[in-house]
Order: sequence, then structure tokens, then C-alpha cells
Amino acid sequence: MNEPGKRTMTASAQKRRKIRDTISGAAIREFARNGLSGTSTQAIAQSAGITKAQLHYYISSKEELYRQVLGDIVKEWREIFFIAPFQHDPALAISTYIDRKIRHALKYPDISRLFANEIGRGAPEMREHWGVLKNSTEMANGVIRDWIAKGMIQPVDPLLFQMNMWAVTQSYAEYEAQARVLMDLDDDTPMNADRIIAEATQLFLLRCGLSGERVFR
Amino acid sequence: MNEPGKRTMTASAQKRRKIRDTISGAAIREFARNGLSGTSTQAIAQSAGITKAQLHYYISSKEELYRQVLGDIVKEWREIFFIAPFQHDPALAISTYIDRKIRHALKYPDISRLFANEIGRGAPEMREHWGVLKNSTEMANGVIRDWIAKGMIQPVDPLLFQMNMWAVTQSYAEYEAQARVLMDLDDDTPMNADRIIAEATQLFLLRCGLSGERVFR
DNA sequence: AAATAGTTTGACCAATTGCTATGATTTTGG
DNA sequence: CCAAAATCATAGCAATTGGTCAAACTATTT
Repeated sequence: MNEPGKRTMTASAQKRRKIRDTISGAAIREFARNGLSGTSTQAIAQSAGITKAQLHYYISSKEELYRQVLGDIVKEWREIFFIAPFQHDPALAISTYIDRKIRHALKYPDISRLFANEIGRGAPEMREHWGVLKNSTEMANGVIRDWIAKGMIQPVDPLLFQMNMWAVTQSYAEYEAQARVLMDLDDDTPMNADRIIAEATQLFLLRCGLSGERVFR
Repeated sequence: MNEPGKRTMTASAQKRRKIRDTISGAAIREFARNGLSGTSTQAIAQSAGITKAQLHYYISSKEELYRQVLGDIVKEWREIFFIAPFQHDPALAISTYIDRKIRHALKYPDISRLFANEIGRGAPEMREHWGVLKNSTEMANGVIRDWIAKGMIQPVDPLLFQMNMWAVTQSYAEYEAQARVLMDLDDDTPMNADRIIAEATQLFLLRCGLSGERVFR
């Protein structure tokens, strides 16, 4: 038997991992569409291409599976969307964040939707994650306040500025269906990421009194 | 028997209307939290303070009730959030829109959440509403383009500018739970509407190159 | 007051829910 | 190659699902 995390992996362990990933993917898809209570284990199993009983062999319960994928999302986001590395350059920090966040939203909209769903429900499963999330937000708060103090950007409400960036970037995943209608795009045509990024970047750079020139990529 | 819509209303008709409103309110609450498939008629009935059988006496089906409240929301929004009346003054038009929209989001967050949920699911019940919604969006598009042509505002992507306003204003309903955590607010304390409106207004006025002064109210 | 119409109720329906028990099958280590 | 362990599928569990029904109850009309 092989411990997960070991460098070598037997064929069976690989297969097991693959199945688990398939399940996670299917769960994200289904939970994003219909929420926790609106998703049946049957639907998840079907979406994963396995039987319901087989699914229940791999998971302990629907709620637990939900908690697991939610935790994975929070963890992944914490690593990807981190404003601190570019503290020295506000324009770079902001445009980098927006670029990453929007590309992620367009590429993995279900992840964003699942998260939005959880928050919309009152975030009952987020209790254990608030601490770390609040922490990074307050770190970013400090960075922004520092920018203001040093006269690098115009004064903004640090928290609301962050929340508004989140809202705009996130919305292109959540409101994809609406965006497609308004843009006359069918479901197969990808949305124009560059166009969206350009407008969003302008929006937040100008709020800070920074040049509207495209700064990043 | 009394037709609905007549000026006079018998006591029984009034009672019937009151029950229907109670049901709509309960439905919005429950659908907002758990979506269409995640909400049971039992839960709606309980939230409305009636029995399940009684609920089914007033509605034809869960889906139909969902369609009804969704239709009501779309209709109400079309009346409330209309940018055209202030065409002559971009700053006034924008700040009025943001003010109204955010106050509505903070006052009736469930309505915003129900709508967000529907769009997140792929908006399967929005087919009949897209036409009129697209229309008003394109009217506003024209207004904004006109502003740009006349040099009243800096160039913006008209559609994305609207979508971003929508995203920011909407988010304070959808992400209320998160906002409360980040702001250290308990569930009873109302959020500071003026603060939110001020930052959002600045954001979008500055994008247009308009003075950051508070223009409205 | 009787007849009629509108409303409420509890019992009930088949279908689906999350999940399990059990035996069959496959995979694996010795 | 064989026994043990892991995986899988069928059938089934009690509980809940959306919705119905007829009987009881309450209002309204004549």
C-alpha cells in the first residue's frame, strides 16, 4: 500500500487519484449549478461517469465532499490571488491581480460560481476559512494604506476598493450567461478576455489616479 | 366574485392577495438561499406559515412559482433601474443609478441573490426576459456612446462599463456574508450604505474622467 | 336558512433522496 | 498462483420529494 504524497505512486494509487479528481471535478460542476442541497449524489455520480454506490465508496458524505472542494478552492485562491508580491508598484500589483483573476474566472467559471453560491447562502461552511481570508485582506489593506500615505495613489477606501475589484473580476464567471447574451456570443465562442481585462484595469487604475495606460501584459 | 385589479376589493380578495404576497416573499427567501432544485415546497410553506397542501392550493407548481417571482423581479428592476431619464447629465445619471442600486441591494438582498442564482445556473428561465433586458442595455449603450461622442465623458467600453456597475452594486447583496466578516459587522447591524455608495460612485465617475465630487444626494 | 362557492386539512401517492449491506469481481502482495 | 485486500454493482433502506384527493370547514349568495 502506498501513502498519498509519496514520490512514487503505484498504478492503483494513480487510478484512485484520477477517480478522486474526476469526482471533484464533477462535484464542482454540479454544486456550482445547483448548490449543495440542490445537487444529488446521483447527479454527481452520473457527471463523473460512475455509479452512485461507487461514488459513496470514495466519499464519506455529500456534505463532506462539498466541504472538501470548497476547502480546495479557498486554498488554491489564497495561493494564486496574492497582491503582496508587487507592493512596490501599485499599478503593477493591481493590473496583475485583475489579469489573473479575470483569466481564472473565464477559464474556470464553475469554481467561482460554487464559491459565490456558498457566500450567497450565508457562507455556513466558511467559518474555518474566514480567519486566513480576513488576514490576507487586512494585509492588502495595509499595503494600500501605505501607497496612500506615500502619495503613490489617490486616497481610496482600502477594503471597499478590494471588494469592488473582487466583484468586477468575479462577475464574469457568475454572470457569464448574461454576458453572453449581451455580447451576442454563443456558448462555444470564448469571451474576449483582453477586452474585459482592459476595461477593468482602466477602471481601477483611474480610481487610484494612476495613468490609464496598460501597464501589464 | 371580484376580478383582481378592480378598484374595490372584497375582504376575501384582500386576504387572498395577502396570502399570495406572503407566499411570494417566502419563495424569494428560500429560492435565494437554496436555488430552485434545492428548495422544497415544504420549506416554502413553512417559511410562509402555512401547510404544504395549502401552498399547493395557491400555486400550480414549484417551477411555476419560481418563474412568477423571477418575472416579478425582472419587471420591478426594469422600472427602478433605468438610466435614460438623466441622459443630459452623465454624472447625475451614473450616481443616481449607483445610489438606487446599492440601496436596493442592501435592503432586499434576497432578490439580488435569487437573480444571481438563476444566472449562475445558466439562466434557463430567463429566455423570455432577455429581449427586454437586452433592449434597455443597448439603449444605455447608445446614451453612453453619445456622451463619449459629445466629449462629455472619457471613452469607455459602454457594455463593460454597465456590466461592471452592475457587478459592483450587485455584489453587496450577494457577498453580504463576506462583507460582514471583513467589516466586523454582526448580522443585526446594517452595513454603511453611504460609505459603499461613495466609493462605488467615485470609482465609476473617475473612470469617465468626471470629478470625484459627490454629485447626487 | 339553504345552497353554493371558496378554503383548509390530513392522509396518501409514486418517485427520488442520501446512504448502506452484501456479495461479486478485480487487483495486489507474498 | 493464491489468499487477502481493494473495488465495484445490485438491491435495498427509511426519509423526503412534489403533488393530489376527498372530506371538513368557512364564507358568500340567494
